[in-house]
This record gives sequence, C-alpha cells and structure tokens, in this order.
Amino acid sequence: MEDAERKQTGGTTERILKAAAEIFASEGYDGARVDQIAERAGVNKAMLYYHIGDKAELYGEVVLDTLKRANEGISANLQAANTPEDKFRAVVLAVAQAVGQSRHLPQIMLREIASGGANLPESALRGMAGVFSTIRTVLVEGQEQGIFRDVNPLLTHFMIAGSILFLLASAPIRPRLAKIESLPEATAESPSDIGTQLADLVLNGLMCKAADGPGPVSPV
Amino acid sequence: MEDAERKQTGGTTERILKAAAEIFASEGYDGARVDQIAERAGVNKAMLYYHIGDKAELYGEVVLDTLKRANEGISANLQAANTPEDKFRAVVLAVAQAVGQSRHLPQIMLREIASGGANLPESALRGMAGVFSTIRTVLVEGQEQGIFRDVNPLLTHFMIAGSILFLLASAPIRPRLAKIESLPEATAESPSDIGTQLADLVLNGLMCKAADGPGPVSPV
DNA sequence: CTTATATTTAACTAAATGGTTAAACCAAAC
DNA sequence: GTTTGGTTTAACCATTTAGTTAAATATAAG
Repeated sequence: MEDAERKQTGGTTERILKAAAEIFASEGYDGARVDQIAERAGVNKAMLYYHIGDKAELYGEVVLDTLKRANEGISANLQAANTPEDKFRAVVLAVAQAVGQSRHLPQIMLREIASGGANLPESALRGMAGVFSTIRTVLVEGQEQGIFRDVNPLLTHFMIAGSILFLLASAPIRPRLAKIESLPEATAESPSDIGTQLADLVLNGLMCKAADGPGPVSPV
Repeated sequence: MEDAERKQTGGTTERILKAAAEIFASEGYDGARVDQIAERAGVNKAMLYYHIGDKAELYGEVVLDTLKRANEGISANLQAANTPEDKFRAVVLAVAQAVGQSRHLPQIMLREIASGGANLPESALRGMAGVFSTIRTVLVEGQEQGIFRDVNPLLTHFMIAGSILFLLASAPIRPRLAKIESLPEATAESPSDIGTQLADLVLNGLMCKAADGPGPVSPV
C-alpha cells in the first residue's frame, strides 16, 4: 500500500512494455525479475502473461519495438543527403539521435553484444544488421568515389556504432568514475551533439584530402 | 560421468578463477550459475566457497585480476613514446593489446557499463578510471602543445575505449549478423591490427595539420 | 601410529523465481 | 436481469539457485 497503483497512462500492454524496457536495460535479461517488471507497471504478474507472454517473449517485444523505432528514425533522417560526406554526417547523426531517443537501447545493445545475442530473436538481429548495413553502404560508396580513404569498413562502422552506444550507455557510470579520477563531470551532451562531433572527428580522419570541414569541434 | 574431471592444470584457485572468467564473460553476473562455474573448473561447489567466497567475491576477484593485467600491459607498452603523436599511438595500441590479451575483459566491461557498474567493487572502478585517465592525459597534452585539434576529450577517449571494447566483444555475434546481411565475414583481426588501424584513423582526424601518417590503412 | 591441519565431497536447506490456475470482476449485448 | 467476453486478481506450484554443514579424506608432524 506504499504508493504504487498508477494505472493512469496508456493501455496495460504499453505500460508493461515501458516498465520492461527500463528494467531490462538496467538489470539485463537474467537480472530482470518478472515480478519487478509487473510491479513497476502497476499490474498483477499474471496480466503480464495474459497480455504478452513469458519472459522471453516480453524481452523480444521490447527489443524489437526499440530497434524498430531506431531504424525508422535513421532512415527518416537520411533522405536529404547527396554526397558521401553529407550522407556520412547524416547517418552518424541519425544513429546517435535514434539511439538517444529510445533511452534504453544502448544498454540493451551492449549486453546483447556481450552475450553474442543470446536472447535476441532473429527479427531483432535483422534490425541490427540493417543499421550496420546502412553505415557500411555510405562508407563503401565514398570509398568507391575516391572521396574516403581506404579504411577498414568493418572497423569504421563498429567504431561509429560502438562509440555512440558506449557513450550513451555509459552515462550512469560516468559520475562514479569522475569521483575517483579527476574526470570531467557528467557532461550531459545531447545525442545530436555527440553525433555531430563524432561525425566531424571521424570524417576528418576519413577524407582523402584534409578537408577543413566546419572547423574544429568545440570542447566539452 | 561424461568427460569432466580435469584437475591437471594449476592450483585449485586458479582453475576456479579461470572458469569463472569464462562464464561471467559469456553469461553475465546474474546469468552465471555458481554450479556451472564449479563444474567447469572441475571442482565441487563447496570448494569454491572454501577457497574464494561467495558469488560476489568471486566476481570481484575475476574483474580485479583481469583489469590489473590490462593496466600492467598498458603502462608497460607506454614507456618508449615521446611525442604526443607517438604516445597516442602507443596508448591505443596498448589498450587494444591489453584488452585482447585477457579474452574476457571486453564482455565484462560492456556489461558493467550497461549496468552502471552495479557489480563492480570500488577497486575495480579505480582500475577502469586509471585507463581512462591515461588516454585522457595523452590527449590533453597533445592539445596543449597545439598538435591535436581541440576535440572533446571525453568523446574521444570514450570513442577509443568504446571502439576497442565493442569490436573485440562483438566477435561472437558478428557471424550471426553476417548471415543476415552481406556483412564481411568474421575477419579475425589481431588486437594489434585493430589498435594500429584505429590509432591511424583517429590520429588522422585529430592532428591539426593533415599529417599523412604512415599512409592509408589496408582494408580488411 | 597418532594427532593436527588443510582440503574435498555429498547431502541438505531456505529463499527466490518463472509460470499456472481457478475464481472474481466488469462492461456491453441481449 | 442475465448472459457473454475480455480482463484482472490472489493464491499456489515446481524448479532453480546461492549458500551451508558435517563428515570424509588426504597430508604432514610429532
């Protein structure tokens, strides 16, 4: 009788999925407790099984939903660009924004990478592969036009995806690290900032002739 | 009676720690089962509690051991370098090699980042902070000497650490992704290759005057 | 041989956890 | 009012899991 019972917002299924995303992101698949998810959603555990299914189905639903949103965001922000350079900027920015929007994607993805995708349904893998493929396409196109240096595409797109995911997912641990070493405090940058700066840095190292881009990036 | 029982190598404690590192890396803290670790080490579960302690202590021991090894490797490979550019190459290479050497560090680190360090003892956090601090020092030094562009240090060192960890940790999932999209097969690059190429790419984007470095990086 | 100490084992416990079920509730249709 | 369908609830079950314990076995010392 503490304070729970908040059935206000949205349909039951939505509330369950939202709660599940939060818990799965912070606790991982094995760490998450079904009762805990139900409690946070303000529903009885049995409703969770009634509306969605067992733990694995619930997780699959969350991952798929989150990845779908991210993919939509990416392809939406990718229309206007023409040159490989513009496309590169657009795709990095789009990934950063999309990932930043679904707040729980970075943690979930990091864990899935770590476990080799142990809990990922096939459909979710397709979603991931789509993102990778988009980055890669832009990269190879630029290389074929002789605009980008002949860098390892695998390395590059893992660098981009890894940087974004890592940076966004590390928000909770950064304050703890900052307390120990004199690291910069939790500079709460927006995903857009991250995307823009990352694109600048990588592009600068990627272009054949040292294009001066939009000048040096502003510090912190 | 399948095939277990292999007590040959090393002391009991060592065997337990090795088995624990493997399981924790692939399953995560919550996913790992103490019985499973004991079985892989070829010992009775009670021995694990006798020699080391409970699950949390065991995990702490593994993380600390792994991080200590990595830190040693990093500072060892960092002596010869003088200029910021050399130092940068050295530190990136050292991190890649150190992380690559303790095969289970990438997975463990990715999970810890994702959970905000939920299972990390203070000492392990200090180990992490040390690595970050090393990268950061090199970076800032180069910037103060006017050799590096004024990029965001936080972004840069998370990019480096994130790229390396992400790339090394993703080895198990890459074949699965490759099956779906026409991604490059699991190009089994050595940590040294990764470190060298990454340093090239980032340095090229980092230097003020477009130094041509050691030429373009070889593809895959 | 006997005693003491370190190590290993099998059996057990208590709690947590995923999942189920049968009954209650509630709205609209008849 | 009662029937019908979807929805919600409380109580329950079976299994898994971390952790313990007391006995057994080896090993070395006196």
